[in-house]
Amino acid sequence: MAKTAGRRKIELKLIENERERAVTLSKRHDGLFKKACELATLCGAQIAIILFTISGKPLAVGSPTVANVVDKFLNLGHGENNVIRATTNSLRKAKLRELNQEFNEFNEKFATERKHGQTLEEDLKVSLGGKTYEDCKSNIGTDQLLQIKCRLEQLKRDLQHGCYVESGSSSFEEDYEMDLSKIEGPRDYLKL
Amino acid sequence: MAKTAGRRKIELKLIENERERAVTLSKRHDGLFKKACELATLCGAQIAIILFTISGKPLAVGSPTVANVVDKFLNLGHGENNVIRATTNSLRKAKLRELNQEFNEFNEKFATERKHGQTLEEDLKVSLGGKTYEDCKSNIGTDQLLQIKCRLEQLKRDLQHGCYVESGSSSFEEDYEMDLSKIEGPRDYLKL
DNA sequence: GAGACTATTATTAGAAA
DNA sequence: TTTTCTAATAATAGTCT
Repeated sequence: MAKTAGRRKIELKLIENERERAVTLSKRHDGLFKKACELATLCGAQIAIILFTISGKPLAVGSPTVANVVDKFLNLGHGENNVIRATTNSLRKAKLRELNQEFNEFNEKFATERKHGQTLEEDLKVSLGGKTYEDCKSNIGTDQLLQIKCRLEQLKRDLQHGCYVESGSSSFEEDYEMDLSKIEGPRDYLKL
Repeated sequence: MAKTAGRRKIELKLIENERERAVTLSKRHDGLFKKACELATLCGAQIAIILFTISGKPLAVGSPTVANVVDKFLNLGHGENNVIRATTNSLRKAKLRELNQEFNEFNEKFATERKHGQTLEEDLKVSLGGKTYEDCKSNIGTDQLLQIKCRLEQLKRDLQHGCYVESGSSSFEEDYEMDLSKIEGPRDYLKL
């Protein structure tokens, strides 16, 4: 065995040679994670490192756990201290899309039903001491709709104000517009 | 100025002295983040570090961004490659709790209303060609309830199967039990 | 809190196993 | 992929400002 080379200074740019790059990754990955653990121990800090190799392989370490730290991180940004701003776009967007769709479908069905009921009511002319039969039946539905409307509006505001979503370009507006306009207040004869 | 001391080896345990701990944190924080950036550059890796000091101050760095890497990380765990499993417990739990509460309230109201309606119906004995008035009114509500039930059950399954939640100890069961039992199928006379 | 100093320890590039 | 070796380089504990 010849004398080994010892360390050289290296340029700070992507290592082109795949083999060499993999070795460097392996070594530095170990070093980095070790340093992180030391830091956590010495300073009582909570820390998480998430790393994706160039080939997409995930490596992560966390103290106490990755999930714990990430979770804590994601709950930031509600107050003023927006040092950082977190996102979990995909999942939330999906959930929001669902909520939105469900809401719109519900609302549409409800409108149809209400119209239908109204027609029936006129045909029947059923009346109970000043209240129509509708009063007794539609009340809960309308109530509920309005409540959902409020919640969705709140959610929308939160999302727009960047509590959760970062990814600039308020594409939220376009992609997930809620049909809030479809909700009408109670009709007169329902007098909520 | 006297000769300076130079580096000593230190024990790997929490540094008790606050001042000293803060200095160590500052220095090592710099070093760690620098190493992370180097690794990202040299190896073409994506990396995020999230750090909370013992006093709760958040420090983070990410390449290309923290949000980007965290987001990618959170979308893991859907398939087989559960090298890691991500969580964003709090927010999802909160959302779930809301959903659950809303659902239960709605369900309870609905049950009450239905009972009320049934009483009224009996009193009025209104009938339209085999269908009761109830048929026309409660249908949408029941339909909707069952749909919501399915969605909640699905959501519950997803959460239990660890797509989103890690934090062992299926505490989910205890904390966020949904009152699915409260939902009854349609009554006979509603014949859905 | 952040810098400067510097002796010392830790990491690691390169080559090879 | 990981590990060994060695010499060169980088990080940093302790101290002072």
